[in-house]
Amino acid sequence: MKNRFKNKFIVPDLVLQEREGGYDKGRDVYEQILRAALDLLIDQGYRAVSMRRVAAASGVKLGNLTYYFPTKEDLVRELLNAVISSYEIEFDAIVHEEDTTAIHRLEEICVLILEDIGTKKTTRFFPELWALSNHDDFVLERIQELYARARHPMVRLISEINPALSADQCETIALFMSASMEGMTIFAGFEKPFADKMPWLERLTIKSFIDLIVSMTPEDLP
Amino acid sequence: MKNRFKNKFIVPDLVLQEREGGYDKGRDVYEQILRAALDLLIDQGYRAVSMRRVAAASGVKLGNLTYYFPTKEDLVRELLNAVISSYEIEFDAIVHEEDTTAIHRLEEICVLILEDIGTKKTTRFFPELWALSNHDDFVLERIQELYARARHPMVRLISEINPALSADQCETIALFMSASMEGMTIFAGFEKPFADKMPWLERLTIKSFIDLIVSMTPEDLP
DNA sequence: TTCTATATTTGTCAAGTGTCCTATATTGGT
DNA sequence: ACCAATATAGGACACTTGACAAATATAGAA
Repeated sequence: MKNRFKNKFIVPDLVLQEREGGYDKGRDVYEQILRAALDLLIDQGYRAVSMRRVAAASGVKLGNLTYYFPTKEDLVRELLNAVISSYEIEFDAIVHEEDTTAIHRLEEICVLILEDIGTKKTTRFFPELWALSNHDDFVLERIQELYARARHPMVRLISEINPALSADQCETIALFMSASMEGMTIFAGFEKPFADKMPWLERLTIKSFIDLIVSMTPEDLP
Repeated sequence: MKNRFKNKFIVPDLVLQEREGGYDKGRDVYEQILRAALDLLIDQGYRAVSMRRVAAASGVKLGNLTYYFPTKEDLVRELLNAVISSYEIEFDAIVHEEDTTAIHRLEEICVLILEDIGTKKTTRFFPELWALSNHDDFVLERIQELYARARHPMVRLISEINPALSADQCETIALFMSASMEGMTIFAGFEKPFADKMPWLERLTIKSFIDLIVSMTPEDLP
């Protein structure tokens, strides 16, 4: 419970990979640009992310923006990478907690994910990604890589809770869990019509997941 | 099982509301335009839906397109309405089947939804809607109206399976089920990385849903 | 200070966008 | 065949978009 809030404050919205050369000011402007682009994406959607708007929102001239990001594709790719990386760091941090029972830890992970779904950033950012991933293979692969890393700790805990299950079976269950939770973005995400029902959806989710894992027999899945 | 395929062939992609006046040819062109716009949306995403592209794809001159749809907003609204209506008709058809047990009918509904998620049209169209709904209240209300009608038959069956549950509890469970299934679009939808795992996700889904409904006690939810 | 790598500005380009307007053609009932 | 309602075509407008180029300014190590 404490860890949830700890992560919330530690993990930044953007994680930028270190650049090769360049001055300090250059790196600041670089980050400023990505932050402005993210705000634009969250507040007004992908349609609003144009080179000129990003330039204006970040207080940078258009010509200077194209110096850091020669093409819009560069800008978008770096932005998605930076944002997705922040989630990956969040999930990787979960793996290194070994204090309680497997069931309790799995519950914590689900709570963490579902609480995050209620966030403005997550509610707005991911549907945009899902739409983009339908026509952009880079986005598709990058987002699936994120989900794969999110499932990783789940798979381990599922196997620990029900050791009779094979690795493939655990993977399928984790996939099912991840998909189930992501779907709630549209209904109970930030400012969505059922946002107030999220606490009960969390209880339903956890109860249903735990019941599924413990009652699952190797014959139910290949 | 037979009904699933029956619906697949009967329900058209577009359901247009009847117009007031106009010649026959006008109605044909009207439908042609919406169909071209839908194809564009599905194959290339919302960014590709411009007035000129729709005009070209439907073999209509730009000036004529603005005769039928004076503004792009008109075109998009009519398109979404026409597509969403087709899904509503599909779900309403389910309500009028009273041949087997409640559990079996609920299973059939879930199979129908999950099979539909594997469709190219659904996999491509809905993420686009979800993204749009974040910044367009019309889209948000229209899509939530669709989901409400999709939950309707579920709520009745849930209540029939477990009569101890209150109406609100049944609503929450149906919401949970709908969200869970929608989430699988991103993972196991058309040409998605886990599309081949959909059959097992269906089995997991159904088992988990039925177990949840029958094992749920009124104390688990308010 | 000097000087090179880095950063910033200003301007321009062709292409695409939504919307509007006017003239012309076609439909289908009388 | 007539003719009003409907449909189609073509062009224009103001605006945005991504990309590029050349000139200038700044940083920071030597």
